[in-house]
Amino acid sequence: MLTPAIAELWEQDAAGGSVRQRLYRVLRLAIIRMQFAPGQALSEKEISDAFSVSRQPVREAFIRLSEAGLVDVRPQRGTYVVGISQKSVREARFVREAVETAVSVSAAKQGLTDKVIYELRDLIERQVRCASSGQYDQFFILDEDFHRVLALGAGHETAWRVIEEVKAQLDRVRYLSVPDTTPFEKLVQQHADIVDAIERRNEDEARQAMLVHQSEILISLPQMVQRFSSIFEDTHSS
Amino acid sequence: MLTPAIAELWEQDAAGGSVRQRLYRVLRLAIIRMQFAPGQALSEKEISDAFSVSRQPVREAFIRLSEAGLVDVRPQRGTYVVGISQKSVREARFVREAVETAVSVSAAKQGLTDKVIYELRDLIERQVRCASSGQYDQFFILDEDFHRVLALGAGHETAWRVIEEVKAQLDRVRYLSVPDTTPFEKLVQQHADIVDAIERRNEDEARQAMLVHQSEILISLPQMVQRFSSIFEDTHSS
DNA sequence: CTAGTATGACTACCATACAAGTCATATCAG
DNA sequence: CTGATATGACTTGTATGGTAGTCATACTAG
Repeated sequence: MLTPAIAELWEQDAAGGSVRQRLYRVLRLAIIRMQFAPGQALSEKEISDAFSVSRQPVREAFIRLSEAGLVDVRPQRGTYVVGISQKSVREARFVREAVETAVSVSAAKQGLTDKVIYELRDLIERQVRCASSGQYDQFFILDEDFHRVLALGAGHETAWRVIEEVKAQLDRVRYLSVPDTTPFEKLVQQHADIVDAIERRNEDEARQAMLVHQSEILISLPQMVQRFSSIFEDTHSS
Repeated sequence: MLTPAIAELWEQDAAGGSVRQRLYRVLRLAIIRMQFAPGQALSEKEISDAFSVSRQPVREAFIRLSEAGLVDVRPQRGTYVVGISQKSVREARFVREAVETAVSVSAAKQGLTDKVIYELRDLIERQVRCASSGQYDQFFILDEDFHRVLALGAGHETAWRVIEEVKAQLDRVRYLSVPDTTPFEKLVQQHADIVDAIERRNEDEARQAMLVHQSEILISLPQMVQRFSSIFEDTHSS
């Protein structure tokens, strides 16, 4: 059950670090990009055979994935890709909003170096070009870059690690359907608003701008649930 | 290098779940309670011999600990307990403040069930008794219970998991010196203030009450750094 | 036909062996 | 005495065998 797309991920991966780390990166991406369906059973042996490695690093990658909330390891039963639910999406969004707004406020409070501001502006410019040419995958990468540069630029490495973890849950929904999500132009404008507020050192505006940005997914979520009711585990109004 | 205190942790552990999970719980507690000194070298073989288990579950527990930011696994070199620094404490506190205040606001916004409110009040009462009798260890447990019941009561399981992770970094500092931290009576009063604000459904007061509570460690931190300058990796004014 | 049971093909978990890299120390050449 | 080098005792990483548990299926007793 190894699609060519997944094999490609394995080949293209930089092979940095141990086999376990490489497996984790690849499997994580495969789950986020819906190459593995929610609820699908994985197996140490199956994966190890597919990638020609032993079961042990696969097992360790599974454990790491289970801690990231992407798979569910049931002893003596099997390992399953966790389902997507409105609850899980809302919970991940809740945590991300809390941390990202705090980062935004902190950045406005302490200020960012010219170098970081330049990087953020540059990323926004490239996002504009992506939006007009409709390069979805590239836009997602640049979006992640933006939030990472902002968090690390403000000196919040731990915060970024947390954001990265919960973000995986949200990205999975994003990959479900690009058209149903917010238009890229709107997202780019929100990025610009955030940087503007931070550069003006206005904490309240920085919080508000990030709050608006993080709330976008709440708007598109109901449509997604309707369109993909088969994917979402809880198809009922909350 | 296995102290009796650590062996006791191993014996007292409920032995629930796999060997790996049991090892993780015990080693995590041992690090938080400073049974393992910051910078100390651990070793898969040493631990496995000490607890009469094989290297594999120990190794997996190490990986989990490294993801929690408690140890640093350097391939082919060794595994070391990570040091304590002002930066790491401030970063962990930053994330915890962001998430806990969001939880507090959310609880005030949506309201809590009578059952949860009762549980919180009960925990506060027991904390009062602990404070007067000076039962340090028990107070720490009840404090963690309070924050867990609050987060889970508000339906934020993912948020609690994040809090639990970053809290470990902060607890390590707490265990350094109980007297230097905020008096228990003051902490209990802050807990009561939080519940009061939530029960009144006042979001702003709930945020403010949690903010004050989460800022306490910032007050005691400078004293801690002075008293334990040998423990902190960065002994210089920030 | 139904209920209970044995069977076999899975699963993750743990133990053990081997491989590969690091580093302190001892040894030896100059 | 000094410095380069080989050695051996470590370390974590990977591979593989065996154990115990789960579960669907087929079979058997009633």
